[in-house]
Amino acid sequence: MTSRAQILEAARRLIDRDGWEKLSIRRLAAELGIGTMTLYHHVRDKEDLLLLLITEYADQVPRPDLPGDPRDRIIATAALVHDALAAWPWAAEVLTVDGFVGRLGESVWMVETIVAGAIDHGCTPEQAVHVFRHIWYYTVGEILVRAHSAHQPAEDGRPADQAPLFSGLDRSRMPSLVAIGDQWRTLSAQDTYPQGLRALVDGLLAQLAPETSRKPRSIRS
Amino acid sequence: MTSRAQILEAARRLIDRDGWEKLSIRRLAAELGIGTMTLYHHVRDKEDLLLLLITEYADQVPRPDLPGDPRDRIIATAALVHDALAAWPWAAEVLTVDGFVGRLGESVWMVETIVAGAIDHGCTPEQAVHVFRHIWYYTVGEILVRAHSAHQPAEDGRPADQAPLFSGLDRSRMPSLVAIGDQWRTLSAQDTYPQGLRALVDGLLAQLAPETSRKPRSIRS
DNA sequence: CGCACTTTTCGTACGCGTACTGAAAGTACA
DNA sequence: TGTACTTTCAGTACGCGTACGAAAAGTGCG
Repeated sequence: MTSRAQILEAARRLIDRDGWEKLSIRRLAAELGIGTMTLYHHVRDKEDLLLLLITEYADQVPRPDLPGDPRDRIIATAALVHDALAAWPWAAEVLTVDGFVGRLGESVWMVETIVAGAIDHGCTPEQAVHVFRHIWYYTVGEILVRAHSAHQPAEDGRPADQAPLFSGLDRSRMPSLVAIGDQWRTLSAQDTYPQGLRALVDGLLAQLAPETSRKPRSIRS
Repeated sequence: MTSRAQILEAARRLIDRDGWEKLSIRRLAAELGIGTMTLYHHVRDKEDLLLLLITEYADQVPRPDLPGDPRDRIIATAALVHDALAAWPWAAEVLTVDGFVGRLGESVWMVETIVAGAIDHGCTPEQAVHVFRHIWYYTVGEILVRAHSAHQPAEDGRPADQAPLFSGLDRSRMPSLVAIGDQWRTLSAQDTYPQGLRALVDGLLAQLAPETSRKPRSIRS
């Protein structure tokens, strides 16, 4: 009787030993000493397996004391989850698996905190979910793009076909922007997530609850 | 002598005939009447192949007349590209391929227009790329999350393990938000991209060029 | 107990992407 | 012409995820 917990434990063991790229259903089954297809009775998919692993991880994100101001609390929460995902080397790979995206909502705490923060700020519950969803859009995209940028090779030489980002830019038409690719790479090296996140949240709250969000920040529902 | 163009043409033919899920290197080689591995001389990867296909598509997005106001132009451009990607049934699949994310920058026109718009609005070139990048984050995330939501099954019955979004929510702790999953699904059915995009752009521009962005919209560099 | 039914296990097989190897064809120069 | 080198092609093989179906083990009931 192989349990889900044992499977996850074995998976973590395999990953720690050989790296996550080598994690495969077949190897995992071998590690557990069971037949390959037996695994499919405890786990629907390989995707499902990864989902379980990352959900477990996301639920372990520490929950420090958060700022009292609702808006700051929202931002701090999202930033915390973002940082956890960005630090998790498999996150981007798993996020890109179709069917997973959007499910990190199961990391209950993040949903709770962000939605509650938006309500505290004066949003209706519907608007609060709306806010959460947009934050989630932005977070997913940022992590994926960041992960991609991190995997880009060193950009030395190597012509034509496999050229990196923005190689297709028609430089003659945009002479003032020839450095755009470099700027992109510079940004890749920086942690710009918090700024964009704050811009997004500010913009959303201004749309949804203009009167409240205009005031300095003394209100605190 | 099999050329890149012939390969892409054959790929499109295959996709039109059998659907894109059935596109494989082996089948494509067969369609072309060449050996499987020969394909790898014209295309680095399967990923590379998909990249070529979608870049081709993205470059065909029509370029209508855009609003004169820089901010509106930025938003209209991003929305146009977003809609094109959202309408392209393979887009989400391809976007999730690690290594592609971030490369749609090769759809030159979008980059040009957004960056130029931000500069028109008063940003420095560096800030303009910054703006573009954040828009791109948001767009990628939105498309992926949307694509996932679209693939979700009908939500009828089916307990415990494979339950859909937010099933993990601890409802006893958040009794006022039991409907959060439904709200999420409601949002999935709506096109909320433009609102979030506008919120993001407004927020970013307010951060970067506060004095300009505060004024109604008469300036037009 | 026997018997029916469900759950759990696993062997086999398919198609996949692609690493590796080496043959074939094209090209340049003596 | 022959010879050396480069480009293009293909066969074979590996490990992968997983569909399918058969076997085995567990369970309830007469």
